Amino acid sequence: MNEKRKPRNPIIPKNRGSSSVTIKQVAEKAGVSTATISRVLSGRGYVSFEMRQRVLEAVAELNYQPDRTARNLRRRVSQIIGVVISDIQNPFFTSLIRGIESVIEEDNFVILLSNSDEDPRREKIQLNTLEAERVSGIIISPCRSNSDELRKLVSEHMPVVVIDRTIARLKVDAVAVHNVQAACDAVLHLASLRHRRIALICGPEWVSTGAERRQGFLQGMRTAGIPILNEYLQVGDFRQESGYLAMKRLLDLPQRPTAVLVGNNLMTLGALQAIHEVCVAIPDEIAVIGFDDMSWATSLQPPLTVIAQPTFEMGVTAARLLLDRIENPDLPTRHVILDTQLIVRTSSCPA
Amino acid sequence: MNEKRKPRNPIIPKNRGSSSVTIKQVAEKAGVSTATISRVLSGRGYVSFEMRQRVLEAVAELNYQPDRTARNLRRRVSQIIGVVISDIQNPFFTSLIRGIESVIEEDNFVILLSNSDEDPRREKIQLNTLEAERVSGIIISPCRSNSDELRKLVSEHMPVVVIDRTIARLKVDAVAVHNVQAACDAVLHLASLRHRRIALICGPEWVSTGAERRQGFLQGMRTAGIPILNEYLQVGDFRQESGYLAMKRLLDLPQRPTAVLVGNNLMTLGALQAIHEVCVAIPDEIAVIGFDDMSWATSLQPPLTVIAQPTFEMGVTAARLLLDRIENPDLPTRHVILDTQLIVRTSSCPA
DNA sequence: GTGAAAGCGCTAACAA
DNA sequence: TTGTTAGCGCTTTCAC
Repeated sequence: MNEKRKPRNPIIPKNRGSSSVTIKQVAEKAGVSTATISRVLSGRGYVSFEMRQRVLEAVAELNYQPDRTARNLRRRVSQIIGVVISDIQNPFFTSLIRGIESVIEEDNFVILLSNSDEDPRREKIQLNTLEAERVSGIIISPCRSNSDELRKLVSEHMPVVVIDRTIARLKVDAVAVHNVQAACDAVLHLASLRHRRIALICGPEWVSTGAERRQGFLQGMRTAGIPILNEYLQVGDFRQESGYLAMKRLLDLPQRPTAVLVGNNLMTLGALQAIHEVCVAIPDEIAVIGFDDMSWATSLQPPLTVIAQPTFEMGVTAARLLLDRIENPDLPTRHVILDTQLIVRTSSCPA
Repeated sequence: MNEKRKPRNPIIPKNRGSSSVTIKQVAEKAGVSTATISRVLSGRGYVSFEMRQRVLEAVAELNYQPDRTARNLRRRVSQIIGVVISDIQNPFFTSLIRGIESVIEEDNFVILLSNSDEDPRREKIQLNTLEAERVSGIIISPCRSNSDELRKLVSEHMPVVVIDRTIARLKVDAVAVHNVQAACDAVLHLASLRHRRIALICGPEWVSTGAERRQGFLQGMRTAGIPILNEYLQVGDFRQESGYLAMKRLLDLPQRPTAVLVGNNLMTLGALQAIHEVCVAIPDEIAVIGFDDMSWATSLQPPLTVIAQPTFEMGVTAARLLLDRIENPDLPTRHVILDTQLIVRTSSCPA
């Protein structure tokens, strides 16, 4: 893993020259100063009506588009939002991205996307890069519930919104869902179906959603008066493979659970795979509830009961919080906690 | 749709000042010129060993990281790769992105992501923005098989790689799969299972993959000596909903097909939904083959026969082609066409 | 309300 | 091999 890559020269893109029009050419054409052009296009400062007209004409005629790198340097900030997520392959996160995108594109921002792959080292590097690109803000789903790098950025007044997962003891805008409650409700739903042997496949506890969903599970079990068995508490890493392995362990138990709650979408798929492999019937022999709805949940075998999260809405909210903070850095910190929804389908039925 | 948004002021990020170290401070600390710092960090030009040492020490001590916006302006190009895809929600494309990312991160590039949403107008704007950001190259899955904007960029020597879909009569690096052959093989597979009433749900013909897969379908039918019925040729837009509607139309036919080939993954999910809705049995009453494998294809009801595409590999290849071209703009144009693989699962069986 | 001019932080040509 | 210096294209004081 630690071997050096073949030591080839770093690729540094070639200067392709500037085939494009500059603000100077527009100024010349319109017979005004570059300052006026800038004022017209940025909408700041006073420009008379006729000046504005003349400028806009020249801009249109030359098909001028301001060089964003020059603007970025001068303004000391770019029109870029950095988005750091922990797994781009997970539809949950891509839905967040869509939500984010739908908001920021109205303001002419673009997304610089990084995939931390649940690796704090990568995450740190990516945050540094985003800072060096002078992004105007960052939306991140952090891979640990603690991050010195993030703390540093926030202390340097980088606008940051934490999404899906939270960071302990850090004053930062955040968007999340009621994980504890959601998991608790799911357990109570299972309990109401007379399930007593309920298992959990949850995420790692160093991720807030992992810890919270576990907590909700335990709370639900206590409320339902069901004793908790250690061997029914399995931990995965949010990836499909780990869900598969965890489910295998559960199925190998002398006394199998009759129901299982799975802590995210990909692990649920893995769990289903394991269950199908040994031909255990869902929901007759084992009931399954997963976190996150998916557009194909109804086409699964069988249609899956899920705790749906408002993913798109979460992205939208995070983007709004971020733009607000970019506009007004002194806003008080805001946490938006959204509700989940238990959608009961075939995979959970009376034991 | 065309209504004006509330006319609020554009959000322009505030100059957050520079809490960060500049090259000047490093130069001072190390007692050398800024040019030397630049040379050491970029690896270009000659620097003596001891100089390099001194510089690296100062860099480490001050925790200096070059401002990429300033570098971008001066170099007249950024270390950013623009990626324009047509649907970020589609796992096919996110897998491409992962592949791209895995290659370019080694060279310290980052991804500026845009989602064209199959809309040429959006695509055009996004390409303009990428140009204004002076990205060093673009990987795009174009939403039409023709694009003046792309033509313009290529003629201005912007490194471009077209992925998944192709552009007619444009000399540009490309990565794709053997769509015609793949669709043809799928049809022959169905024919070998004695299916004669085979339907197609394909994408729009203004997208190359839509056209090619349709062509492959027709070719397969001819080869198998099966007459082609117009009502068995349905067109969707690559989204789930359209697959659902197309399948509904097929199921409403007086003479239903006994097999259907679907032109991409999301439409396949829609088709499954429609089939389940009317309780038609797969594969007994209708066999289904979809394009693109998905990690959850085995958990679908029933496990899905698919034409698997090497998605990650496609992303990797595209990124390599792009970096090559960035390094060496005069390379001849290259087209890499990868093979698909028909994975037979339960959803296709003897009629 | 408009223009002149000074940089943003870095790189690269040119000099030494 | 190293330093000096002139910008990259834009925005933003500061004068007028």
